[in-house]
Amino acid sequence: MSRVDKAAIVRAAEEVVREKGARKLTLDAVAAQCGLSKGGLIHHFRTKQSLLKAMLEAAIAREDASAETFAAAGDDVLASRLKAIFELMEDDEGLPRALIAAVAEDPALLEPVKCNVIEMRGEIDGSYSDPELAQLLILAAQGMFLGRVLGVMESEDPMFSRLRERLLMLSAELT
Amino acid sequence: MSRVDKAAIVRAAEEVVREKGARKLTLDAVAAQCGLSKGGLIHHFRTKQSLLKAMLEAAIAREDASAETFAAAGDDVLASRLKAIFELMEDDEGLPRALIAAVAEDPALLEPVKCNVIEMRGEIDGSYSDPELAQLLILAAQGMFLGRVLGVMESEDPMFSRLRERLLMLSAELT
DNA sequence: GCTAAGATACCGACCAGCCGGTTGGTTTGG
DNA sequence: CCAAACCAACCGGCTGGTCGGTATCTTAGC
Repeated sequence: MSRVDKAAIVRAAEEVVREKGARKLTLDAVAAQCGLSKGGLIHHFRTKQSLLKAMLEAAIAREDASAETFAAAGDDVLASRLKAIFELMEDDEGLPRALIAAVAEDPALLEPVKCNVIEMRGEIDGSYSDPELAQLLILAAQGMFLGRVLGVMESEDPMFSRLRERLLMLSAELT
Repeated sequence: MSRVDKAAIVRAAEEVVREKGARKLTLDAVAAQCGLSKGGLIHHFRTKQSLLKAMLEAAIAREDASAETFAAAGDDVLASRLKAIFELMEDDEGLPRALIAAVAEDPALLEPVKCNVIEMRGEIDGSYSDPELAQLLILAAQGMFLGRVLGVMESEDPMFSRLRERLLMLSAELT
């Protein structure tokens, strides 16, 4: 069938963004990263936009799956969402990088991200007696995410884990 | 002396990013926006990077000045920082756009932003009995900022102002 | 089980447009 | 007259996407 599949290409693209930066996310670079010619790459993704879209969708899917896992293990909505965001920050592949690339390229690509955030917001809004505070906890986690993307926040920083624990504690009090 | 000054060029650049997106922030576009030839523009900013740097510095200066104003009016460190972030979100010129452009172009340009965030963190860390919670409030505000940049958060949204008020309330309890 | 035919995966040379930056000149203010 | 401000044509490299072709697989019919 195919020696490389779309998922492998998306991983290669993430790798390129991580190594060279969003501006260097070029079709040639991605092709080279996954041992393909540009023609071969274009065969799978007809335009660069479609590749970016796939990157974002893959990242979102990963985050959703992660939250799902925590939920299945007994965490409530808020806690599982928080943990999912933290997990996303730990392995610095995927969404952060894809996000940067997408924003740089074309804001319209953010639509799926936007949908995801709104969905999450709705999920939480109905489930807690103090939905505003719940939202703020999520926002704080996303703020940490931003810090991570900008390179301000190190996940090895002791402050990082302290804030993480604190957020989880606060979420537990909310139930 | 000069018919256009650097500040005017920076404003023009912000305008371009807002209208056309970060990827379209081109020297020609900026030049056209402020009624200058590319040569004339290059005369003021020898490279595109230096223009981006100026954009970021201008934005940071605006935010600092804003916080300063609130502090002078009697707000404590945390409250004035929070209010400054909110003010930054209201008029959607400047930092958000510059930030996007910079990240797209070259992560190294984020250094001043990074410094600013770290400085703010230090400022707050020493001033409150529960510094972690104070940090979380700042992070929540920054999370809202991220939402704004991604187009998820509308400043007209009633939820927005509710969260805003709530954050300020929480900060008041911290003193 | 073999083969012809069609589809799918892939290659690599090529192109056209864009964009940052250069250069050599002209205008303008002092 | 000088320096700073500005212009406009130009260049060279990069990059997204095209194109015509080859290799590898799938499938139908015998």
